[in-house]
Amino acid sequence: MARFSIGQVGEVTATKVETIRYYERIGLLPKPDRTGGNYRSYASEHVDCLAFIRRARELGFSIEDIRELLDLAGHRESPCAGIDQIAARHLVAIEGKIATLKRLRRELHDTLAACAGGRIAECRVIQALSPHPIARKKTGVKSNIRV
Amino acid sequence: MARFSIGQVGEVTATKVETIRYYERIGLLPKPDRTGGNYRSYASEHVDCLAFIRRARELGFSIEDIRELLDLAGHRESPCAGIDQIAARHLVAIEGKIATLKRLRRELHDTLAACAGGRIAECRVIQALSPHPIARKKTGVKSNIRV
DNA sequence: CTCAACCTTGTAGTCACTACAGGGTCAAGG
DNA sequence: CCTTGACCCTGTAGTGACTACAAGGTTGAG
Repeated sequence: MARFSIGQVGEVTATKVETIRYYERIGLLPKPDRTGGNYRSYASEHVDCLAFIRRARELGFSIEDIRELLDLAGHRESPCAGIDQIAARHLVAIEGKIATLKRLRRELHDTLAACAGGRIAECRVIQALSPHPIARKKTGVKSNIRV
Repeated sequence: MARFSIGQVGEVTATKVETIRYYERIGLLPKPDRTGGNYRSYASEHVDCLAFIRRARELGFSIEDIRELLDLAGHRESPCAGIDQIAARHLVAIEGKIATLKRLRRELHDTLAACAGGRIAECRVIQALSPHPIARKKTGVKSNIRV
């Protein structure tokens, strides 16, 4: 059986050595055997598992999602509804992030387009960030502390 | 002059009390006066400053960006090119994130659509995540996952 | 034997908060 | 006067997913 050092596994999976140790520490990646010199010695299943983790991370799944996915993936005869549910949930989250970022992009773009590039006193960007009195008007909060 | 407690400032600016103290600790928000009982006592300039910070955070600017923006905003007669540059840089970053997320969305959507919902052994989602031997040969590609 | 490249553990830093613990202050009600 | 409860104080530690050392041990080539 082929055996791999942590550095080799990192190179093959494009993962930093520290990250691999981190995944082991949090119990995401199984502990490998050790050599006589106390080096980690990985089998190809470890490499496969790490590749799975990295691929899922690339797709934006959280560590906890991946923990669940790995657990479910082990039961090859079970229905894959659980897997699909996690993926669908993640898809919804991604869509929410896209929507939020698009709103930000539009707002920032419009603000920048309006700025003529004069002095800061007239800068539209600053104005867009500064509190207009309207925004704070009529809050009903009264000062009641003494100095 | 009206004076405000930290709780009032938090209510007006929709900011948690802990967050206001955090901004003060990192030097983003000026230190307010204190009352006899050692309570923070804020003037309206503080409220304006905090509102600026919160608005900028809503638009996704980093704390360091905001530090710079606040510094620049103080010089009302200087040209606003520096401000615009920060905003433009941020706009580019947002566009990059949108592009990344759109790629993820497509990939996840296609994968989910292909899954017939049978057993995990045939699950397309798992297959999309599992390492194909060929995909792992000699790719020097590094991905910064942060999404 | 030396040297560099690799490996080990452990700790602390990142970002922008958030959540306590363990106490102090203050105004209102009894 | 005393109590109650809302508010405030400081300080520390936790979040997610790593990343970056420090200080030392192992290995293989020359």
